[in-house]
Amino acid sequence: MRPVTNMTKKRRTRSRPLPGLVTAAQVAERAGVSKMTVSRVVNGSKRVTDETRRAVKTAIKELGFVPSQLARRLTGRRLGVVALLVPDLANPFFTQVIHGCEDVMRDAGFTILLGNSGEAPHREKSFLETVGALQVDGVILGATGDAATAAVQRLQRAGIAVVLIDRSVADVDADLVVGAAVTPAYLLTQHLLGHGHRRIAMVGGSPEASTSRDRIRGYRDALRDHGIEPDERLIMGGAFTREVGKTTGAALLVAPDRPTAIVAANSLLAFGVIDAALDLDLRVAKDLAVVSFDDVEVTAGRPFLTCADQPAEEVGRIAAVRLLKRLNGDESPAETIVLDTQVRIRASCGCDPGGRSTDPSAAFGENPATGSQLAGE
Amino acid sequence: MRPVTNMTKKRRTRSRPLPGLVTAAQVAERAGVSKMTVSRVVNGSKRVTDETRRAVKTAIKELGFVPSQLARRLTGRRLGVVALLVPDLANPFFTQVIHGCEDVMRDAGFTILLGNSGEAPHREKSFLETVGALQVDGVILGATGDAATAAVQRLQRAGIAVVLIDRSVADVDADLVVGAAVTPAYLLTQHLLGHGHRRIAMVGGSPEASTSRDRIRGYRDALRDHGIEPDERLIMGGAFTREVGKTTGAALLVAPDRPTAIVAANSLLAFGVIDAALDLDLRVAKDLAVVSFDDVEVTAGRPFLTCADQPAEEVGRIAAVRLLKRLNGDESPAETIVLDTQVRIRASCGCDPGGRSTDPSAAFGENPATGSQLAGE
DNA sequence: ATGAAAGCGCTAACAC
DNA sequence: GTGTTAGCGCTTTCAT
Repeated sequence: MRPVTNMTKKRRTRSRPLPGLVTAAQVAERAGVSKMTVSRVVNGSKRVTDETRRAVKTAIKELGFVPSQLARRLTGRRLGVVALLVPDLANPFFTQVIHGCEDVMRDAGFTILLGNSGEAPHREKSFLETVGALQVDGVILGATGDAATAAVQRLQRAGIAVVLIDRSVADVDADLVVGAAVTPAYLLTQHLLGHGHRRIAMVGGSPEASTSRDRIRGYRDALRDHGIEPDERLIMGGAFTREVGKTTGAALLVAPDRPTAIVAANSLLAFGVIDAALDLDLRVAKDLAVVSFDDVEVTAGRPFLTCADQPAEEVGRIAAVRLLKRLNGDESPAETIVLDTQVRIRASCGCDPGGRSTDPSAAFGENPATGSQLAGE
Repeated sequence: MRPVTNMTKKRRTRSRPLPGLVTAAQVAERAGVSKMTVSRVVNGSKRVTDETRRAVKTAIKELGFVPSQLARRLTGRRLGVVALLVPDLANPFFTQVIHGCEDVMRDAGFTILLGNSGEAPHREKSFLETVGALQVDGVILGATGDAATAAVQRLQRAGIAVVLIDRSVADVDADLVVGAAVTPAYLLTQHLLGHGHRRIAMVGGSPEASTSRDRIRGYRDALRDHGIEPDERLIMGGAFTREVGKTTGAALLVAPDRPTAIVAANSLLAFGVIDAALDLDLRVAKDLAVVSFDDVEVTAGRPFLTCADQPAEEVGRIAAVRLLKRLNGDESPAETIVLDTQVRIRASCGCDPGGRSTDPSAAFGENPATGSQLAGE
């Protein structure tokens, strides 16, 4: 190797280019123009001759050139990507939220990168850091709880717009889109009181989640307003999962003075509670009233669960619209948007509005013999 | 320590830096070192004094510096991100696959970016292009079908590793991880034949999907091997959704010579079929046998559906492991890995293994009166 | 209308 | 051990 003067422009490769990557320079060479012109064509600048434009476009097609969004973003442009982190992908509520977000974002030309924290704060933190380091344009966050504070603040400081959904985060100044929680919980509880129940338990979900706290508050308020002092032993916490619903449900139901009704903070918990009731040969609606948040069609058959139905897709849509506004420079103060939550009275609370549309058990061709045989075992 | 010439280094800002972004240069200045040293500390190089390292780390903490993965990737390093695209987030099978992937990828230090194509080829294409332009390190793809060919080939040409799950893609040379399809479908059908059924329909899902085609093949083979020529009118296609299950199920069941048993290509379709049966006052298991792919616990109560249970999480895990191997330079020929699929005989096929653990209807405290009243309406 | 140079934030290679 | 230089692929500014 001999020391040569800088005759040749390109001497050594300092950085490793990705093999096989087609760059604007290659397109430029092929089209006989400069990188700049390629950039102009890609970005639809007017200041290019039709002829040149055609030539460049041809070269782009032939080489299969896709502009590196990385490099693009590095120069201050948008990535065209927003991240959406939810605490539990297996929770149908969030699946619907995702749907709503996707609809809006897709129409706006953004790609959504989904993340699942699985209710684990450290995974949440890791995801938020990753998308921050990726410099996505914005983040929609269904937080695990207040543990997200630092990570969210860092994102905001880095100029990344954040919109919260479903749960608030302490000390974070950001838009928040949620379904109503306190009032529906109140109404649900009140409905059970109307049925004559006096020992009503609450399976409340994760105390970290603001939604959980709000729902428990509504439940408490309703009891107090009807002259019943909430019994703390009847208020259970835990993750928003079917398993937790089952274990806490079981714990409640084996007690000598077991509750005659249970309010579940979400549908997964409700199903777990029902699992537990079954194990104890309790009949839902008759021996144990169950009401819940979130309306989820998971049973084969007809809707059965009396519930507070949050407008999940709407939550996603509105959050997305909000984020788009922020991305377009809206600097108005952060708002909390509370969406109306519909209470749907069905059969699981002990009501029987009549008609066949209330009981999912009918789905399986239950006949009296089998029914009692199985239930009585 | 402050040469005057430095002052003039920065004259104009050509590109717009992201406001609020902390860069390595800032950290360097604060720690009184060069960018390079910061880079070394961040990447854990040995060639740094403990003292310097401490100083830099302090500065990083104080400023809240997070290295831009974008810029990093641009220099040829890894992004630490892989994309996972599934055709339907609402399908519990894929939720479980995601879980499996996440476990493995997280342990390997990668973040997963999820995408949902919703079975729409154009959304699939758009997502693959986006993650390609983002230059993620790898992609795990549950394709919508052969429409993905071009996009996948482009990714591979750009040096991005691709592993397919659940469905093959025409003309793509990549690892594929799937659950067995033909044999389980055969066994499921055979089981129904054993019950004496002769008119067995297939609600087969999307013909675009290789899994769908395989499952239909197993069904056909079983019929033929038992001397029954498949009746094409009994083989229905459509998306893998509950809605499609319901409409096609209804179409099949209103026919004068309706089938007495139905094989559903996945659990969503099975639930739709059950919905349809209910509408027609048919009792599942008794009036209509239903078997299905995928074992999903969505009913409140006990497992009821006779099904072919694919090891969903395992599919995700193995695909992830495979991808990691590729990322680490494994160039061995692409393989197709077929995982064993377990057939679980339960009650919906007409079997009653005995005990209460077979019928979910028991969950709702069915009593004879209510049961017949509702079912008879 | 098109191009050259500079710079985004980072790291590989090469000094010292 | 640490700093300097060049360059990743793109876009902005300024010149032609």
